[in-house]
This record gives sequence, structure tokens and C-alpha cells, in this order.
Amino acid sequence: MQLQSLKKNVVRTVAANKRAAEQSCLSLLEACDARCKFVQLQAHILKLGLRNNPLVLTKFAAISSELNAVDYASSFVFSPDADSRLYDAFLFNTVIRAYAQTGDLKEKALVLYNAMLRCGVLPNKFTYPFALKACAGLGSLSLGQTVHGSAVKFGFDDDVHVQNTMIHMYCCCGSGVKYARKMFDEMPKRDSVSWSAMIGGYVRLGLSTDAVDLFRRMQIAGVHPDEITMVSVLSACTDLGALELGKWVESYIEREGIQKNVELCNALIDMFAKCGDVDKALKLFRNMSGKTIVSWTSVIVGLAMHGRGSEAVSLFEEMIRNGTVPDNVAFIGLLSACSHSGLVDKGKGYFSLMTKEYQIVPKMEHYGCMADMLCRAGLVNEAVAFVQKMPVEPNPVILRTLVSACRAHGKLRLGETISKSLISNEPTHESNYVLLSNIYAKMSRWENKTKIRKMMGKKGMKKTPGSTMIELDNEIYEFVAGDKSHKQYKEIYDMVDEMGREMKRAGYVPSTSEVLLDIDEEDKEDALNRHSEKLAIAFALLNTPPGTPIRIVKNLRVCSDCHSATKFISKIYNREIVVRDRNRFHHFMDGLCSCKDFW
DNA sequence: ATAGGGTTAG
Repeated sequence: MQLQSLKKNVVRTVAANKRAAEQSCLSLLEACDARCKFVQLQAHILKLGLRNNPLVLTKFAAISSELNAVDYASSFVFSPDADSRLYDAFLFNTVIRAYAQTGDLKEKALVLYNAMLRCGVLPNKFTYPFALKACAGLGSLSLGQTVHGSAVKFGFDDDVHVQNTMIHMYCCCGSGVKYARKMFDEMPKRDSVSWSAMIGGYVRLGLSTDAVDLFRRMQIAGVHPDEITMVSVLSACTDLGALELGKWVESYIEREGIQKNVELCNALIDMFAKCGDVDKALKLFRNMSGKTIVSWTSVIVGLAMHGRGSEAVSLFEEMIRNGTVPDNVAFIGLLSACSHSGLVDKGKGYFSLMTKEYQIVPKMEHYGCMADMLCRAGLVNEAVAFVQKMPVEPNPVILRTLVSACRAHGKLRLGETISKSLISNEPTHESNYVLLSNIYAKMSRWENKTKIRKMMGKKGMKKTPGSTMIELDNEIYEFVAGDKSHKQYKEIYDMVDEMGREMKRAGYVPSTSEVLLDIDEEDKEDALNRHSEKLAIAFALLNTPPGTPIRIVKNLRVCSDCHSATKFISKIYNREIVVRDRNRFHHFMDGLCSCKDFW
């Protein structure tokens, strides 16, 4: 073997020439891969007397990161019997980088950074991107600020690489985004990476409108975006559900000749699928070369969201035939496809394929998909038994799935029990109370329902307000329940009232039991009519020509009253209405929904 | 000799 002969070569030359030994040892380290025994290498270094050779140690540390042996290498390199006078910045940088890249050892990168300063080794311009990346991974604003201060002290804060990493780091530290923006605004010279870091940061924080605004400013500033910038911009479109904007971005990419690499194609596929045009996503997917597991998963998830489960399943089968090995994310997509389309037996089969054939240890999300699948299919008892048999404690998300199913399928006592335990475990989570209240409503135990409402008021819970977005003439409009901020609000409310009258004539019954407020029935109807979905639909009916499809995006799950109302509206006003909610798409047409009331 | 920003689920 090549490795064997290299080793012999090292041993031969070591006696003759120390310099040649170093070179040979470096080549040996270079040739080392996962098959090579890391420990043997270490013994070799000792045997050759290169224990304190910084170059060899650096190479040793660099290789360790690919073998997930950073901790081991670090303890060898920086052991007490090593000669610390030989440590240099390159060596520290290498180990700091290795730690910064490692999943759960990022804090050690900063420990080493501090050790470096204590040893009197001066950091250089490469040190800061590594150390800041560790802070970003930890999401620790205070650590980031300390390292930032240190970079200023040593005079590396005017380097554009360092500044860009700082923007990235501050964006990864939640409340740090304002510091990121401040740095960004004060930079004397911003390159495309600076813009991408800031735009990408906004997207990750869910501030997608800010991301789009910044992209517009980037164009005004005359900085040419590259494929990485465009991935973030597309991600913002996906988040906003802004199909028109997304289409514009696609044509912009073509026009500007931006290279459509695999990642950019994946982002385009994801955008089209999640903005409602899954057929376009499929077309792009078919035409792209170099498909990765991400490409397959994106399109499988896209089909699942549109209720096209069996297509998702055949695509998964095709992927396996193509030799792409599914990972745990692909299985989450596949299982959710089965769940959304009622393919219970298929789902069970794939769950066991995943664990047995692919040796993937199921995570909470996989269990969640299975519980969800059984619940949707009305197999509540089986779902409960499944959850009890799980080797891990179910998380609140799974328990809430069970409670909803209990309510839908009349297992009210059980639902009440689970729901009460949820409230005691998670007393500040609003939806736990809503679930219990809905169960009481179904049991007609109104006094209990009132009690729940009072409890909620006392706890002062912050409620995620439902909001609905709609795109019209290159603008994105957002509505919240009872919104009166819009210029047209009077017309919108008149339209909502008219819609209500027409729907009632057609047989719509408002589901006032969904309303948690303790108000009389008429006011409850009023509250339902002011839901953000209905405001957005009224706005669209007013401002778009008859017959054009209406696309709206809801931030939460669509409520059952709005779901049934939208069916009536699609028929009465002869409109196709496409609703994207938190989980999936609903295509309403002629009084029916594509989800077949199965969501 | 070592550097910065990105994609799939929940």
C-alpha cells in the first residue's frame, strides 16, 4: 500500500536528515485518511522526534478535524510536556478552526483563543474569522462582543473578511442584529459578501421583508450579487410566499448571467414549490444536473405540501434507484408526504425501512410524522399506543397532535387529560389552553371554557397574532385580525360583510365555538369575520379582475372556520384561492379544497 | 501555509 511505503520512507530518511524527515512526515500526514489509524500517526510523530515541530503538529491538527478527533489532537498538541515556546499563530488558528467547525465543541475554540493570548502568541488576521465563527455557532452575543473588542485592540477590525464575519456573527446572535446592521452601515467598503451576510442574516431571523429591501438597496448601490446572494434572496421569497417576486428573481438571475449552481437550483426549486407552483419546481428539478439529496428532498417536500403524496413517494423510490442514499431529512419529508395524503401503510413501511435498512435512529420529528399520520387517519388509539411505545418521551408538539385528534374523533376525556398535563408542563404556551378550551366547547362545558380564558388572561401570555400576506402589483400587503391600518379598510370591511351575507345564503354556518373570547354569539361571528385570511381575501376580491386566482399566505395554520368559509367564497365569487398555511397548501375551487378536509 | 456570505425538515 502507498501508505506503507510512505512510512518506510519516513523511517529510512529520519536517521540521515531531520529536514527530510519533516517533509516525509508531512507527506504521510497528507496521505492520511479516515482509514488510517490516527493514533499510529501520533506514535510515529513521537518516534521521529517531531513532538515539538510546529509544522507537523499543525498538519496533525488539521487532519484531526476531518476525522472528528479534534479533541484528541488538541490534547496531544497542547499537552503539558510539549514545548509551548514553539506554539505559533498558525498552529492555534488550525485548532481553533477545527473546533469552530465541530458541532458541540465550539466553546473550546474560544478557550483556545484565550489560551493563545495567555501564551503571548499574537493573533493574526486569520484568527478572527475562526474565533468569530465559533461565537456565531454558539449564538453568544457577549462572547462575540469580547472577540470583537479584541480584534479592535490588535488592529484587525478594518479587514473586510473580519468585518464580514462580524456581521455574520452578530446576525447569529438574535438581538445582535442591530449591531450587525450598524457595522454594515458604517463599513467604508462593502463587497458582495458583506451584502450577502446581512441579507442572509435577516432571512435567518425571519425578517424577510428587510432582506428584500436590502437586496433592492444593493442593486442601487451597484454591487453585483453572486449566486450566494441570490440563494438568500430566494429564501426570503420562499418565506414570504411571494411567487411574483420569486419569478422576478429567477429572470434577474438569467438576465445577469449569475451561475446557476446546484445550491441555487435547489433554492429555486424550494421557492417555486413553497410559493405554490410545484409543477414549475418539478420542471426545474427534472432539468437540473448534479442533483443532491437536498434537491430530491426539496421537491418531495414540495409535493407533500400540495397533498400530492403518491407522487412524492414515487420520487423517493426513483431517488433510491438513482443511487442517492436518503438521510433523516429525506425521511421526514417522505413520512410527512404519507401523512398528508393518508398513506398510512406506506408510511409504516418506510418508517421500518428507515430504521432497519438505513440504520437511521428515528428522531422526534420522525415519531411526530408517524403520530400525525395515524391521527389524521382517525386511528387515535393506535396513535396513543405508538406514542406510549416510543423509546423517548414525546415532546409537546406530538402531544398537541394527539389532543387535536382526540377532539376531532370524540375522545374528549383522553384529550382533556393530555391537555391538562400539557398546561402544567408548559404553562406559558398559548395553544395548550386553546386546545383544552376547544375540547370543553365540544363537551359543552361552558363554565370550564370561561375558566380557561380567565387563566390565560392572568398568565399574560403573548399570543402569536395570526397574519396573512398577499402580493399585489409588486407590493406585499400584510393583514392581521381586525386590521384597520390599510387605506382601503372601510371598503374591505364592507366587502367582508357582503361576503358574510352571501356565504350564509349559500349555507355557511360560522363556527363560533372556535372563538375563545367570552362575548355574545353575534360578536363572535364578527370576530371570525375579521380574521386576517378573510380581510386579505376581501382585499383581493376588491383589487383583482374577476376570475383571477387569489394567492394568500398565512403565518399559522388556517382555522377551521376560515377553511370552510374559503370553500364558499371560491364558489360564490368563482375564484381559485390558493392558501399556504404553516403546514401545507390548500387549493380552493368551486366550493372544494384540495386537502379534502384532511389537514 | 490558514479567511468571509448560501440550499432540504420541524
